[in-house]
Amino acid sequence: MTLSDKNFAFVMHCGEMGSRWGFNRTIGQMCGLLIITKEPMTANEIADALSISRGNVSMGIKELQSWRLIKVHHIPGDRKEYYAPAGTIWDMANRVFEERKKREIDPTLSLLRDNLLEPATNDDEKFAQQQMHEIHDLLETVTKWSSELQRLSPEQLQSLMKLGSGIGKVLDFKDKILKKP
Amino acid sequence: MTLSDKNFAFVMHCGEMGSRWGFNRTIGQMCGLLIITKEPMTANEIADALSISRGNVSMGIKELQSWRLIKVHHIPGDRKEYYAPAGTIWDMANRVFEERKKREIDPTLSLLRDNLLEPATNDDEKFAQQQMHEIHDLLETVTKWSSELQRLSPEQLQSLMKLGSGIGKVLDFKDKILKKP
DNA sequence: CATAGCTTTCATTATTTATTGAAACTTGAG
DNA sequence: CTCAAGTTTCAATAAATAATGAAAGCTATG
Repeated sequence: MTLSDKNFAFVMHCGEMGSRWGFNRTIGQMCGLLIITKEPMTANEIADALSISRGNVSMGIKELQSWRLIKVHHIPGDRKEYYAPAGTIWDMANRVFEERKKREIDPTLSLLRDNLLEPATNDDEKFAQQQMHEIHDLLETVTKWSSELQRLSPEQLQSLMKLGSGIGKVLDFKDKILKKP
Repeated sequence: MTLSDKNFAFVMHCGEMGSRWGFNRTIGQMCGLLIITKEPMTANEIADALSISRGNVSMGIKELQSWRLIKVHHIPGDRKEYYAPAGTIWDMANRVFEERKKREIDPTLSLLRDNLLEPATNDDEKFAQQQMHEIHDLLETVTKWSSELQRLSPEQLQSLMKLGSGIGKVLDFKDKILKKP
């Protein structure tokens, strides 16, 4: 099966963006390819479509699974594994978001926590700790906020985002609202 | 000037995280170093503190300036340039966020827009376009939302984030609120 | 307008990251 | 148990990215 020009362009774009989204070129391409392909694909089909080695596909699959972005399908009487996206676009975006938080924020939060437990021993350390404290608080707020957002239903989340400029107005009323039982 | 062990550990951590945050090791270190150092630093001081070449520092400064994360200070009677963070921790986080949106989302949004203008010419393209449409809508919602958030004052934003689980309750009331004049 | 003091550039080199493909491994069917 | 169809691993290699440092470029001052 060979991709149309437009679809090929999309897949290549995903490749170019791959490293910015947190993986590498090949894995970006694989992800894009699986998203725009209706039927689940075998590893060999992926390798052919992208002109990359079978081994590389195997690595990529492992990585995409670690991000929980793809799932395996089986066809009765066929020993091959077929791969497909592990959910809706929305699900996938959430997974990427979550996974990146884990890689980009959590380790720093943990380092900062440890650092702030020990008392500063001189002025340089005192100033540094103030700064680290600010970073810590910021990251913690973001973390808490993002886990609140995850807790909302997709509908609530959509509704919140669609609020747009209404958000300011809503905020003005929050105190009143939160006092009600 | 030499860093204490704790401060050094923080700077090295910033280096390790650098590439996950969107730059590279050295630039991560430079950023961390400038944040925890009270006084603005010269390029040579930075090179010494991190044991890297003067040329590398120059590159890093250029890059950090393109992210608008640092600014230049001058001391009367001194021809050297002194560098310091270009704002509060909060400001810097915002800048990184904005810049990353520009690099990670905007190009894809643009590609998708172009692609969706042309009609699909067969079933594969039709399916692909449905998927791209979903991605497009998701990215557009996120983009609009993030620009709304940027429009809020830091205080409002803090207050929104601190809402935490209250957000669900507030959402339930939004329809009532938005009807009021 | 010459130069000292500083910054930037960029070709070269070093380091890191990704890819290949052959060999090893796994597994279901006969 | 054996084989064939498939998958994974990993040492070797290729490609991409980052760092160095010498040379070129600026610019404030005498």
